[in-house]
This record gives sequence, C-alpha cells and structure tokens, in this order.
Amino acid sequence: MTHTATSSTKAPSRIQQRNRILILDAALEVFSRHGYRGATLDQIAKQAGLSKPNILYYFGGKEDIHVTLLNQLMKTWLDPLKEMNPSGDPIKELLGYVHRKLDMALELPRESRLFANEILQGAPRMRPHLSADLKPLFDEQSRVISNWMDAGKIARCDPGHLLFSIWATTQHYADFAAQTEVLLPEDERRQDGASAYLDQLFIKLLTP
Amino acid sequence: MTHTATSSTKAPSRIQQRNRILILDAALEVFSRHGYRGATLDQIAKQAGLSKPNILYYFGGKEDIHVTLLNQLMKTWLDPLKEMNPSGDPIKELLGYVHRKLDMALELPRESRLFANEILQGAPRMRPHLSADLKPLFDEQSRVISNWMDAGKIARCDPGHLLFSIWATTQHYADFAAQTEVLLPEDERRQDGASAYLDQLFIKLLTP
DNA sequence: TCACTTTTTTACCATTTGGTAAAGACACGA
DNA sequence: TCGTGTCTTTACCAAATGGTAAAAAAGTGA
Repeated sequence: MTHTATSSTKAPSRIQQRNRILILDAALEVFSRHGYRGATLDQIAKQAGLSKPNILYYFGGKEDIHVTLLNQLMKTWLDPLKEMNPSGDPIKELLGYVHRKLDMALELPRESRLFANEILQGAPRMRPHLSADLKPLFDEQSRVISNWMDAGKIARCDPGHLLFSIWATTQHYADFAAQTEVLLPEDERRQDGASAYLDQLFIKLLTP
Repeated sequence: MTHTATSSTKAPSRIQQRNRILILDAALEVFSRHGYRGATLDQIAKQAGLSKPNILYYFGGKEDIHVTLLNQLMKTWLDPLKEMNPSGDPIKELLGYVHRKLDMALELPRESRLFANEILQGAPRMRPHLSADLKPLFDEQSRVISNWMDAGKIARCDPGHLLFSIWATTQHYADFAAQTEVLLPEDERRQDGASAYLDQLFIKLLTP
C-alpha cells in the first residue's frame, strides 16, 4: 500500500497524528488566505516545517488536503446553529446564536475565511455539503423561527434572511478584518463594540 | 517605447480602448472568482478572446491588470456612500444608502467579489487605498450619523458598526450567492425579499 | 542486536505560469 | 500604392508547481 495515512486500515501512529495536524493547520493558514488555486504545496510545506514529498506521504494531494479541511470545517461550522433550542426563550436563543457565531468568527478567523473563499469561488468543492448538511438544518431552524413568530413570541420577519443577516454581520468581523483594522482605531477594535451593536440590532428587530 | 498603452503619452486608439475594456472585463471575471494568486493570464486571455502576449501588449503584467481593476473599483465602490446627504431625512438617507448598496451588490457581483477577495487576502494591494480614500469617507459619514443621533433624529448606536452591518448584509447577497442559491428555492430568490427584510431590520434599529 | 516497518529525504519530471523577442499582419494617411 | 506606426502572432524561456520513485534514515518489537 502506498500510504496508510488515508483513513483506511489501521490506527494512526503518534507521529502520524501529529504530522497530519501540523499539515492541516499549515494548510488552513494558506488556503484561507489565498483560496484553493492560489495556495501552493510549497507554501503549505514551508508553513508546516516539512518537505513537500513528506506532505504527500500523508495526503493524497493538494485537493485531498483541501477536502479534508472542508469536511472538518463543516462540522464545527454548523454546531452553533444546532444548539438553538426550540423550547427556550426565542430572543435569548437567537441572541445566543448570534454570540456563538461572533465568538467563532473572532476565535477562528482562518476557518471563517476558508469558508468564505470557498463560497466566493462558487463552492465548487462544497456544494454537495451545503445541500446535504446545511440545507436541512437551515430549513429546520427556519421553521423553528417561523413557529416562534406564529406564537407571537418575536416580531415577524423572513427567517431565511434573518439567518443570512446573522451570518453576514458576524462573519464580517473575520472575513473583512483587514478592512476594519484600517477603519477602527486600535482601542475601539475590541469585541465588546461589535457584540453590543449586534445585540441592539437584533433585539430591536425581534422584539414584537 | 515598448507599449503606448500605459496611460502615458497620447490618446488611445479605438481598438486600444476596446481591447483594454475586453481585457479588464475578462480579468474581473477571473480575479473575482479565484483571487489574485489563483488567477492566471491564460485564463484571462482565453476569457478575453485574445492571446497572452497580446494582453501583455496592453498591460505591463498580471499585477498591472489587477491594480487597474482595483483602482477602477474604488471609485464606483465609494459612490453610494458619498451620496448620503447630511441635511436630508436621516432614516430616508440611510435606507437609501442600504438600497444603493444592495442594488450594487446584485448588479455588480463580480466587483463585490473582487473586493471581498482582496480584503480576505489581507488587502495587500489595497490597504493604501483604504487608508487614503475609504477611511476619510468612513470617518466623515460616521460623524454625520453621530450628528443625527445627537439631534435625536435616529436612535443611538455605534455609527461605525452600523456601516459595517450595512456593508455585510448587502454584500452578502453577492459574495455568498453560491450559498443562498442552495438554500433559497428559486422563486424566493428575487431581490424583493432581501430588500424588504433589510428595510425592516434597519428601520427598527434606527427609529428612535 | 537484528529484521522489518514507518517516515523522511534526495533527485527527478511534466506541466503550467508569467513574461519576452522578434517577426508578421494590419491600418491608414500621403 | 507605398511607408510608417499600430497591433497580433509565433516561438520561446526560466521559474514555479503538483506530483513521483526510490533510496536513506529512524523507529520499533522480538
């Protein structure tokens, strides 16, 4: 067998685990900055502190690394949305979601940019995931929000566009950081500002 | 002289104008999809229907094309923000801005993606522009909004984050179109939905 | 310690990529 | 129709890129 690394037969060794993580971390850095086409194996290798052939010992190729990263991302990316509890207090649940999303954007900006890059490029490698994983969750949570509106617990608005606006406003702080860094003086750049503003924005929208 | 095309000496001929536009249009298509590093001159040449050396007859190189595109973009990109009138009705002015931005995102998605790509990559070629052109305008309009709040004409909130959220929500419809296409059924994908939702969102935020 | 497996390195390779040189084709006024 | 400047093509290049083969080195269990 060419390389055992590809998930198949037996348990991965200590060193295998370490290096795969090293590579994926380096790849995340590079792919999230330059997109799939713009990233090179040499960049990833250098960032990981390994040689290019060594990287190809652990992964089948450039695309394999990218796909692995995307699969991994899809899990963590959807988690905050799943945590929304239909029987909780609607406004609290939605604001909680906003905060989890904002925290994620600020703590995992590379993941956010990786996602943004993939979508910007037309989601060539991710569309199946979007249909299979995101779409059902999106529909389900849209229905939950709709039910809250029907029950008069929150003001009526389009649930889909509501979710879009939550994604847009939170991810903006990760994806457009290069812009906000220019526009906001350093002392105004803390999380508090964004967090307080988004609270205000969505509380006003949702309060009946 | 190697090529007269570089803006210097004399007036550009008919064919020169046509081909430069052809090239810039093709480059916009390619750069906006793949980012600077991911785009290739061959792709641009093919898209433009010209040979690669022919393209290099009109532009100094790959970077020259990208920079030209970015300069061009900066103008049209800032226009909607400039049109906000300090002595008009605040809510009407701000909603007008939201609509102009949304229209632009929907009519010029390639420009929006070009911008997003550049910022995602850390704005390596655009940071000077941001500081020189966007920052002053951002500060000025933030002050205008602040004054409206001081006068009690709109509810108080952070003007900077307000502008961020307008940018985020409107550009989302261009930059993340690949995602919304998966999530929204075709008949719900018209502009009306987004437009009505954003109206609601920002009216509620701004009404005192 | 020794055989055997896993990991890493060295040396390549074909293709792609940004870019150039120079010869041709073309337009157009005199 | 001819000459001169504009535009386009052909034929290249050196470097970068994704990837491979095979040998060398490092581990590892008996």
